[in-house]
Amino acid sequence: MSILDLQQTLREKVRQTALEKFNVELEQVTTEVPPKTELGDLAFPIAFELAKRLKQNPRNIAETLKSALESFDFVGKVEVAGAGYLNVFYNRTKFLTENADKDFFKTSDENSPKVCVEHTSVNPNKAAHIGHVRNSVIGDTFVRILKANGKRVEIQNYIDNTGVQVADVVVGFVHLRKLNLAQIKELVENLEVPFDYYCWDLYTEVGKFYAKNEENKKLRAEVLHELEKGEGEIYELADFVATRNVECILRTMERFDIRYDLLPRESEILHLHFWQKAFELMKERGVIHLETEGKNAGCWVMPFDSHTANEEHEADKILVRSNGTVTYTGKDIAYQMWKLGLLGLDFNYKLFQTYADGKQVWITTAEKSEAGYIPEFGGSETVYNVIDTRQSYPQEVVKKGVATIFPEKGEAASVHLNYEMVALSPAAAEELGFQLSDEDKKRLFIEMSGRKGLGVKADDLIDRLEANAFNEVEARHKEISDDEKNLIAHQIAVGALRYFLLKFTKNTVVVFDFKEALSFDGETGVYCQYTAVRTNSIFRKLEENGLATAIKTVSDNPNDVAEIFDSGIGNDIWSMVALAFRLEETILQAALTTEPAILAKYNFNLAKAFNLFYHNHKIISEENAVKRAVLIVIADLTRRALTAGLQTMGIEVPERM
RNA sequence: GCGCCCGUAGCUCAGUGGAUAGAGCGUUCGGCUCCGAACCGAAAGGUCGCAAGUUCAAUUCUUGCCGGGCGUACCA
Repeated sequence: MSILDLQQTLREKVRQTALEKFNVELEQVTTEVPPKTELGDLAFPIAFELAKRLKQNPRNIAETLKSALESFDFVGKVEVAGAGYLNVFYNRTKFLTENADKDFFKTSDENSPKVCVEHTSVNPNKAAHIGHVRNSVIGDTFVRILKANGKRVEIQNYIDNTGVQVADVVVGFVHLRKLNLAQIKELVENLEVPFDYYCWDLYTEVGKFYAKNEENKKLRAEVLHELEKGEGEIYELADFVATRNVECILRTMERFDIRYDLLPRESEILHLHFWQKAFELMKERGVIHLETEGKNAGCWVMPFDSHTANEEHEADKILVRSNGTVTYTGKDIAYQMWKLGLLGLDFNYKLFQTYADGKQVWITTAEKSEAGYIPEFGGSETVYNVIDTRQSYPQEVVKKGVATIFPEKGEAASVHLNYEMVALSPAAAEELGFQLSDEDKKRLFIEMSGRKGLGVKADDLIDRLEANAFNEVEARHKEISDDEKNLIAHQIAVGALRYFLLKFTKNTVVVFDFKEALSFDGETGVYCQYTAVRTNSIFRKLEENGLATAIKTVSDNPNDVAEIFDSGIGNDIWSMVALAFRLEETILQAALTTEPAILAKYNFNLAKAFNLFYHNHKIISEENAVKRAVLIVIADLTRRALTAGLQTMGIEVPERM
C-alpha cells in the first residue's frame, strides 16, 4: 500500500468515525506532516475543528478518534499530542518490508485523455535568452510532472513567424544589410557566429534604426503587410529567416533536454482560415461586436468588464483592428479553440526534424499534409499555456473568450501557467558590457530586452557552465577520457541551470546573478546530483546481489528490523524512509498546484537528509547483518527516489563527477 | 486611477490558520588513515513592512496604509 493510499484510507476512517461517534459530516479532512519524526508521520488537526462544533475538549475528541485509527495494521500507534493533535505513527517494519522494491512512478496511460502544454514559443528572430529558458524549463518540467502522474501529454511550441519581431529582423536584412534571399542563404553558409546570434545583433541594430527616425517604422508596416499576404519574395525571405531561427532555438533547447511534439505556426492560423472560423463563431454567439463610436470605432471588440476604463484606455479588448487586421490575441483565441478540439478545422502537417533517438517533431504547413503516417494533434482535454505573468491580461481574454463561446467546456480547460520574468541584477548587466544610467544602478533589477540586446544568451550560459564543470571534473578524475568528461560536464551544467531556474517559486522574479547561477555548492542541482552519484557508488562497492540479499534479510527478520526501528537510531533512519516515500505525493502536489519548485525543494531536502544519513551510518562496514540490510535498503530507496525526482526535473545523474 | 504580484535572518529565497518560523550564501569555529569533503557538524543572525479586524489560535485570512514590481496598446 502506498503512502497516498494509506493517507486516503486514514482520512476516510476519520470521516467515518466522526460521523458514527459525533454525528458530524466532515467535508474535508486535512492532514499535515508533524514537524519532527518523533511526533509521528501524519497529523490530523481535526479535533480542533470538531471541538468548536461540538463544544467539547479537543483532547477528548482526539482520544475517541485515536482508537479507530489504531485498529488499522499499517498504523503502528497513534498519540494525542499538544492541545489535541492526533499523530499517527506508521508501522515502520511493515512499511519497509512491503515497499522495499517499490516503483516510484505510475506508467503513462495511453488511453487517458490528452492534455496539452504549450511552452517556449520564442519569437523566431533571435537567440533564446535566460528568460526564455525559464519558460521552457518550467514547461518541460511540468510536462514531466504530468507524465509522472500518468497523464498523456502533447507538447506544443508556438511559432510566431509572421509577427512584429520577425518583421523587424527582416527589415534589418533587407534595408540595413541590403540582402536578398539568395544572399542571406550565402551568408548563412559563411557565418562565423550562429545564425541566431547574428540575428540578435541585427535586431538591436533595427531597434536603434527605428529610434533614430520614427519614419523608419513604416518599413516594418510594409514588411508586416507582405507577411500577411503569405507569398512573394519578402514572405519567403522571412520564412527562411524564421525557420533558421527555429532550428537554432530547438538546438539550444535540446541542450537542456527539452523537446516538442508540434510547432504550430501563426502563418497557418491565418492561411488555413482558423481566424475566420473563430470570428464567425464569436459573431454568431454575440461574444464580440463592431464598435461604431468612440476611441475604438471601427474595431471588433470583446467586452471585458473586470477591467475598468479610464481616459487613456477602454475596458474592451480589441480583436480586429479598424484596418481589418487581427490582433495576436484574436489569433490566440482561434488557436486555443483548436487546441481544445472546438474549432472544427485542422492544420496540415509535415515533419520538421527527427531527434537523434528517432523522436519526431512536426510543424504545421499551409500546403497539403505529408503522405504517410501523421500523428493526431490538438483536441486536448485541458490546455496549459506556459507564458509569463506580463501576459495575464490577454490570456484572461483568451480563456474568457473561449469559455463564452463554449460554456460547456468552461474556463477550467484553459490554464494560464504563469510565472514571473527573469531580470538582470545591475551588476550582471554591467558584466555583460552595458552602460547603466545612475537611475538604473539604483534599481533592484533591470528587465531584459531583446530589442536592446540586453540579456544573457542561453547558449553562452550553458557554455560557461560546461567549461566550469569540465575543470571541476578534470581536477577530480584525471584518468577518464575527454569524451566522458564532456558528457559529465554537460550533465552537471544542465543540472545546475535547470535547478537554478526551478528553485524559485513561479511568482518570484528571478534576479539573475552570475555568481549564483554558476554555483555548484549549497542548494544546487549539482549538490543533488553529487548525492545521487554517492549513493550509486555505495552499490558499486557492495558485493554482487548485495541489494537482493538485503531485501530478503529485511523481510525474513521483521522482529530484528522492528528492534532497530525501536532503538536509539530508529527515528533517525525512519525519517529517511518516510522522506523518500514522500516523492509520490510531492509530484502530485506539484501537478495540482502547477508549481515545479515544490519538487526542487523536495529533491534538495532528500539529498540533504541522505548526506546526513551517510555521515551518521557506515553502511558497507556495518557488522550487524540485519542492521546492514536495513541501511542498504534505505540507501537504495533514497537513490531511486532521488534519481526519479531529479529525472522529473530533467536532471540526469552522471556516472561519476 | 484600476487589476495582479511581492515585502520573512546581513544577502537570495522557502514556508504555514495551530507544536520551537526554515534553507542556501556570507561570517566564526570544528571535522577527510574512515562507503566520494561538489560533503558534514556547531555558533551567531528574526518586532515575518506598519496598523486595525475576524478567530480558542494570525507571519498565514480580511480591510486600510507604507514601500517595490508588472500589467492596464488598433505590441505580443
